[in-house]
Amino acid sequence: MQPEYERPIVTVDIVLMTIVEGALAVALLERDNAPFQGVPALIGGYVHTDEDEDAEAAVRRILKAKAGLEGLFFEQLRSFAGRDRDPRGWSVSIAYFALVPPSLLSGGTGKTLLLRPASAPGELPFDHERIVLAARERLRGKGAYSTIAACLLPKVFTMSELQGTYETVLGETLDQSAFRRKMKDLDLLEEVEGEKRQTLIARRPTTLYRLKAAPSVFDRRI
Amino acid sequence: MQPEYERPIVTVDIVLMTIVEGALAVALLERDNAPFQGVPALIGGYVHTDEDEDAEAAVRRILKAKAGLEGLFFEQLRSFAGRDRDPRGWSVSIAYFALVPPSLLSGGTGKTLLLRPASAPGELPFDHERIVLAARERLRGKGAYSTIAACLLPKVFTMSELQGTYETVLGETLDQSAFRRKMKDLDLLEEVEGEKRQTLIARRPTTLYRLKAAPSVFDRRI
DNA sequence: CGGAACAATTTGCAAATAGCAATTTGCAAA
DNA sequence: TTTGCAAATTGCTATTTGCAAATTGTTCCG
Repeated sequence: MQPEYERPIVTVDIVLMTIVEGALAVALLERDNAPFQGVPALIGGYVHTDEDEDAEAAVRRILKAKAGLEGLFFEQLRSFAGRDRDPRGWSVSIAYFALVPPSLLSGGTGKTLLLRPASAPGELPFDHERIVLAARERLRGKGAYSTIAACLLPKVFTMSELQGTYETVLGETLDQSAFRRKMKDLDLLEEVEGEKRQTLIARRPTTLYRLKAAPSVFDRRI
Repeated sequence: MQPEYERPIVTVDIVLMTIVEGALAVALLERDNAPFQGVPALIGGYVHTDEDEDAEAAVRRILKAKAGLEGLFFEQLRSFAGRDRDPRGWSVSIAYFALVPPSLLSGGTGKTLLLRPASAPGELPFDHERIVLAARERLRGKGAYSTIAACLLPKVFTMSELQGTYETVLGETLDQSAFRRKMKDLDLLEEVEGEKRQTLIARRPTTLYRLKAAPSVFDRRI
């Protein structure tokens, strides 16, 4: 028989990212409780073993309850676990990162999320700065090989918007013709008929696109 | 004040992989305790909050104690967390994958590890089959963009051995000249002078290489 | 009604890569 | 010497990128 060890605290923390003024931003929330009560931190909370079927369920519950958001793209980042990351004791944070289009945040549904530049979120409690860093690296690394960047846009978007999103995710500018060629070759997008974007000034009308399928990875670089 | 929720069980599980007869193999160990006592399962165990500084420390302790192995390459895979994966209750498994060269296993240091084909490890307890699957995908995905494949070889190896390892990791054959060119371009290897490999039959002597640095990622495909 | 403005899209190559196949090289057994 | 064999290199073609210049589709202006 195993001796019993003290069970760690288990929380879920979400690096919710969006784009603000052409740059990645993280959403923070002031903490309701001690420790660090009132301090902006990642959106997160205890796993509720009685109501959460699994960690993803906890993420959905927390995003809904604390940020008023549903249906977002999210995926597990990794876990951060150790004795010293939380003053309450040995703890595990199962970290997720989630993406939300700015348009969804501007709608009044959300709570008062603080948006901070992802590259400089300020001083954060626990090891949240490290978690944000890991999320940025993940997004950057995955950006070039998947369509997750599109999760930062509304369902329908223009090719330029998509390219711009990839550029802010990757942190580098991309060649326009190469980008379009590749997108065409990969055959991940489909044109959306009908509704054209209203333009203030006269210019050639944009064709609108949407992802053919849920976010997916491919093996050549964008 | 938060209500207290029952704390989940937290374990660490390690998908220890090696190469056997040109194919990836997972190392399993018969479980010492209930549940599933005596059944082969991933190498793992409870996090010991009193002695483990963090999850990596638990991994090192467990690899040492249960498999007699030290100094291996390992990295976190992801966590598997939920109510139904373990009959003891809501649980979190922080899963790691580790690589070991076959040469280290043949040495008598290790305990009696069962080596099963990674692609068909047989029926495993808990959600260990899923964890193995995730590890295979991770290794495969990362194989083409990093030098981790070299962790399945001794410190010094030939170009052919390295290519062979990449091939079993990636599950595809690679062009020899392209492989060597790329390896040369990436400048990750350095030649090892002196000791040439003994050959049974006469053939051109191989130059031996070793990694210049710890396993690292690069951004173009092998 | 013929520009003018301007982003959206295409085209056209040159440069860099990747994929294949054939050739050359070094060593020791026969 | 000759021969066998894998190591290592070359050559060449087919793709993929990277850049820059050229078209297009619209509406506003004069």
